[in-house]
Amino acid sequence: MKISQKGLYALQAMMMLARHHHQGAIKIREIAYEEDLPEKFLELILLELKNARMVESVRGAKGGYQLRRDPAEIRLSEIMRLIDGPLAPFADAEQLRVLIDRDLPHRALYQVFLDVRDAAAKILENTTLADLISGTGPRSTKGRSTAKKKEKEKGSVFPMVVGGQKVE
Amino acid sequence: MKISQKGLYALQAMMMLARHHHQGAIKIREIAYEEDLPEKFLELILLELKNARMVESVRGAKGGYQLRRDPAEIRLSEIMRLIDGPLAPFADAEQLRVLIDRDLPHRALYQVFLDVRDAAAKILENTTLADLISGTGPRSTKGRSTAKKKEKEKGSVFPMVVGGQKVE
DNA sequence: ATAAAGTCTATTAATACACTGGACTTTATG
DNA sequence: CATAAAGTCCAGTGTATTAATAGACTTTAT
Repeated sequence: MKISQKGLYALQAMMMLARHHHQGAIKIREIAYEEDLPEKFLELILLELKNARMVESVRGAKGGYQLRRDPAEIRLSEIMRLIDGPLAPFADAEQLRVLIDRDLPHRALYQVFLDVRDAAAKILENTTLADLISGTGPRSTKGRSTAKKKEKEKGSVFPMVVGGQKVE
Repeated sequence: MKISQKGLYALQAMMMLARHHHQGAIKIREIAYEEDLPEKFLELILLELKNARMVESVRGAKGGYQLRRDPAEIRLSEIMRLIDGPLAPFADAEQLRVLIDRDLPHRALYQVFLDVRDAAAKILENTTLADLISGTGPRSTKGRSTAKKKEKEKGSVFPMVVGGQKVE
């Protein structure tokens, strides 16, 4: 799994809409301006989000976009899967078949990839737009089963190390 | 982080060399044949692995490649970072600066990305070539601090679900 | 001397990515 | 009803990356 520019834009747009939830339809232009995204590209992204029924649009003058669900019900995994496809770290599932039909070592490698995917998925499924806008980071997942609805629990991950953080 | 075809080839090649550790130099052609990899492409990959001092080559007739270190000392993270770059799930660290210089919600998103990277890194750092060829999967990491050297502990992750496994 | 091997540089075909343009449709408002 | 403001839809375009391939060169065993 690798987040594309497009995927990042989608997340930013959804965050913006979450911040303006229940304020009526927001114009593409406003989203683009506030998040500093290319307007025409954003248009395509919003169309995809609409087709996936995560947002809805109002056409004509005074039109725009708004969330169809509460920010606490929209998980980052959902947005990322839509725009960037499977969360798995391997490009092509076809190529992976080659691995799993081989010997134990190859299947062990395959299993590692699955573990990585599961680890990423766990985080992204447990983080909603509401978690982001409340600034509390992902919901703590310790000692709890898979959270399903509207839990709050701010496990304050902050203050964050943000300065010269290395990306490795 | 997304593993490329090239990265997968590199892992396969290294697994093959691990399996034939202490059997002298293995010809590119043999690796390519046994793992079913394009020979000329594999050649470039092995050069990179050599420059990174993970393998060494013997030139001339009877030449070939072999590991420079014990399979138990070679972590998957090392190979993957070499070939596919940082394990982080975001494309361009430049773009990320945009996020961290913004407000709390944007930094929260950034932190989620970091968490995903850390989760992936943890798995890939804790799995060595020896783990793969012994067919035991990644080393269990529960209740232990960051493993440094030659730990064995086979936490038998198998039997694996391998058949029609969905990649999501 | 020869053949078998790795080394190095260059090129390429295909694809994906990140947009951009323009015509069309829908709707609020005066 | 006219107009302007907005979303919709389709198509194209430049750039970069990926996954290779080709071929000349060097090194070494026999």
